[in-house]
Amino acid sequence: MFITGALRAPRYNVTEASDFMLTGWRRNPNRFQFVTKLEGGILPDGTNMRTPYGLEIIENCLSCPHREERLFCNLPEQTVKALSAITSSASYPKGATLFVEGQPARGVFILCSGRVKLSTSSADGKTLILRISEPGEVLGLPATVTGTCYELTADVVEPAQSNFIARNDFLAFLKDNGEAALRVAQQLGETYHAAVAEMRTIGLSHSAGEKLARFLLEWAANYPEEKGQIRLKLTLTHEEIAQMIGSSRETVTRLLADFRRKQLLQVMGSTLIIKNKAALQSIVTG
Amino acid sequence: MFITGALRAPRYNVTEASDFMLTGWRRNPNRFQFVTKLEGGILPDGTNMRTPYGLEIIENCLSCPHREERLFCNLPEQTVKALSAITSSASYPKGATLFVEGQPARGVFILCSGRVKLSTSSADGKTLILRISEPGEVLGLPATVTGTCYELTADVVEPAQSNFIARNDFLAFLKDNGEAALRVAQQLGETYHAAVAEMRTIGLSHSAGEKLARFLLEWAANYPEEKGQIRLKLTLTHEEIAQMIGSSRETVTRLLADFRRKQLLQVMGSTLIIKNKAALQSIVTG
DNA sequence: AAAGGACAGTGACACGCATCACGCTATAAC
DNA sequence: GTTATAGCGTGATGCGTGTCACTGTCCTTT
Repeated sequence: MFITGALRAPRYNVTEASDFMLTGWRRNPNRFQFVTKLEGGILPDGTNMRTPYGLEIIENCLSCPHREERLFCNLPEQTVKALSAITSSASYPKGATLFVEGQPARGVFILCSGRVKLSTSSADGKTLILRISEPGEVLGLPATVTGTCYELTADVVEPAQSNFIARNDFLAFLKDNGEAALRVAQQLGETYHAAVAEMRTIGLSHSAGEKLARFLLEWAANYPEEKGQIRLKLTLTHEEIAQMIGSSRETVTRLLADFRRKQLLQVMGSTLIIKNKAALQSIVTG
Repeated sequence: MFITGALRAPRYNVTEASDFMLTGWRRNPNRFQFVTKLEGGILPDGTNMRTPYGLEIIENCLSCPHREERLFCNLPEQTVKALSAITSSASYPKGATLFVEGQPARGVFILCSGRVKLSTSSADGKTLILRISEPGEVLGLPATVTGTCYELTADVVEPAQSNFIARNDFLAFLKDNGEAALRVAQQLGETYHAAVAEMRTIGLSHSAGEKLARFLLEWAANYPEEKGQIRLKLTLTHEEIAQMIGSSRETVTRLLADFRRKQLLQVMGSTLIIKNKAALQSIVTG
């Protein structure tokens, strides 16, 4: 679908103005227009969203129910307090854009809830999805730390709540908190790890079937296995799956049908059951 | 060439023994054999190399002529001294392996001179090169920081000198030196950036020609442009280029010949001249 | 109720390029 | 000298899959 890519501001359309840190280009609806003050992210209709929306609202990091499970949130109380002082929270509906590829990094977004799609796209509208981010992750970290442009575009795919920290505040905070800096490094390491994993699925496969199998197995790695079967949620369209494995929508449709026919898996709406993990694995090893 | 992949220990061949931090598998010459104490890296003939070899020898980080230009080396004198206390230096000839994909991370390698190839490979021997590392870079950083396994294999392609720092020492050092921790984060950010760039060349291209053009342009970005021409050194075999862009050796040969025929570039041994950058760019934008 | 859009399913086709199979030239090994 | 080995150059072939084109099904909008 050509739309996805065309709607996104390509890298070279971003201006280099010096006071650009809080501004950016977006398309609305047929032409690019300039938008200022979008540090809180922009909604599909172009307005600036700051009021709660969606589901679970987290009022305070200190009392956040997920604080302990999350790499960057599980820090000493004092550190979290220092962090709170420089964060601003906001909620985003499905379709909102946190930041756009090629835009100078203004800061990081700590994802409290919801899910965000990270992608990059080429001039002709082809899109490559690198990753679907889960709560607890810090988005825009590499670009913010190195002081370059965001290398990816972040779109909300499930209503999300997120804390924003401006670049300068964030860097100053890191300098004072060695512990947090280490966590940042860990986050970056994991992000890199995930990127390499995707490179493998895309770059080392001989066929689209192999790519899809690799993708499904990696996705399934986050779900428990019970008697050879894995039940997993896959709220992605065939188009999006195609964009993750560098293939086409039709091929994904055909391959999934093929896998179903061969009893490798079973689809029920957005839940998917892997019935023969071994067979999938034998596809990737060849 | 099948050899490259077959000679490398695949991920699943690495044991999970608890005292494995300083050991690993390697193949010599036709079967895998167990090697202990390879913290200094292993040579092609299987011996443990620690004596100087190759060219430029850097005796001391403090007096290193490159200290200032390099992200991780350009630190306050005191910090560099602290770093020196926990590093051990070693030199490696072409063909040496610093670490192998799937091996639990034992520490980081700070590359002082030489060049190192970072790659991953699949079970059937197909290889994907992610990056050729330049002096000043820190290798094995993501895995060391997150405490996981090296996700790539590091092979010396140009005689190299490198400082090794064991994981525990390194982490302790980072905790005490917030400045250095930030540098580490920056390094990671840049590495990630490079990975995303390669993902783009591999994942967003429609044809092999587009991939090759993308690759050449990105490689050329490090060289100066003079009146439309860019002179660059490309000490990679066609095979290796193919492994970088996820293509086959023959295709690279054919495409390069094609580009030459179309006057886009000119090859003289290992130096390559881009004669028509615009045309190359028009290939990638379509 | 009608219209529109997003998404999945399927057939037909063409073409790119991976693969196999050679030959050819260098440099290294002995 | 001869023999190996690494790398490049090219032809022939066939499979995979991207692309186009169309249908059918939901679901939302008005």
